[in-house]
Amino acid sequence: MNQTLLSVEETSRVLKLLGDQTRLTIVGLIKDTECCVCELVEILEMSQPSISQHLRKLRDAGIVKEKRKGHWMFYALNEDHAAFDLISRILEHMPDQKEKIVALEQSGKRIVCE
Amino acid sequence: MNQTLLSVEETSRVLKLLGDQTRLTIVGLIKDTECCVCELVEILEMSQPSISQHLRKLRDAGIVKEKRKGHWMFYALNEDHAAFDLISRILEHMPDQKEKIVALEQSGKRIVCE
DNA sequence: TTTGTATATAAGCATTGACTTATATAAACG
DNA sequence: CGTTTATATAAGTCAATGCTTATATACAAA
Repeated sequence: MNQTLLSVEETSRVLKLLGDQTRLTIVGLIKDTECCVCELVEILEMSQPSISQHLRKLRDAGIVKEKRKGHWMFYALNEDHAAFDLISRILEHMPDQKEKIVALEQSGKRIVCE
Repeated sequence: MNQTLLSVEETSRVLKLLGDQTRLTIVGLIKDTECCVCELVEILEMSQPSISQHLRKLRDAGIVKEKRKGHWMFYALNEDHAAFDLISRILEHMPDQKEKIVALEQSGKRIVCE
């Protein structure tokens, strides 16, 4: 991991975005496996507009990137973002969200494309 | 540095507090040198009540600790806080705030006790 | 004990933020 | 095409936030 220095302003902007449980969980979920909106709706048990609005904030900040696959819009962490390393380190201090993905797969609700 | 795992909720609470430019700067300032309120007021060029209110939030969360020395109330990072390691790592990604302390010393406004 | 200095707290106000419901867009498929 | 499915956006509401001004507290020094 390389140590990118961010300004205080940039850092606080990123932390403010991650300082929300829903967004922080989303970022933890898509850390190493992209998810589409309906999967996040399912896992987080929140309304679709609410999830979409959180994703929009993350996307506007460049923290996540989106990719359409047919019906679905998949979101992933943007590894090119200046704060990617910071974000990765923050996630290291949190429990892995992987189990939630596994549970989704087991319930047969995981969206698989290609 | 030891890797303390925090819950998503705890993490987001800490990030929300640090997701404010004023508080993030304060935390960066007192990282390795405690400061009193009037020094922070001077450096951050903000009103005293405003600074006190930010400090209160940080203190209520246990992120900073306070110590009275005569007239002055000094604040320092609380190294016993569960998120101390996380906070330290976040600060590693930011420019050091040390210069601002040096500038304060040079302007003769640094408070020295004992 | 009065006065001054440092800090905390309270109250008020404007802004932001996260949800809701309703509607628009966009792709797939009959 | 029209319909269904997935997602985005818009508008409204309510709570939370960060400032301001005013005031209270706490200590020190005269």
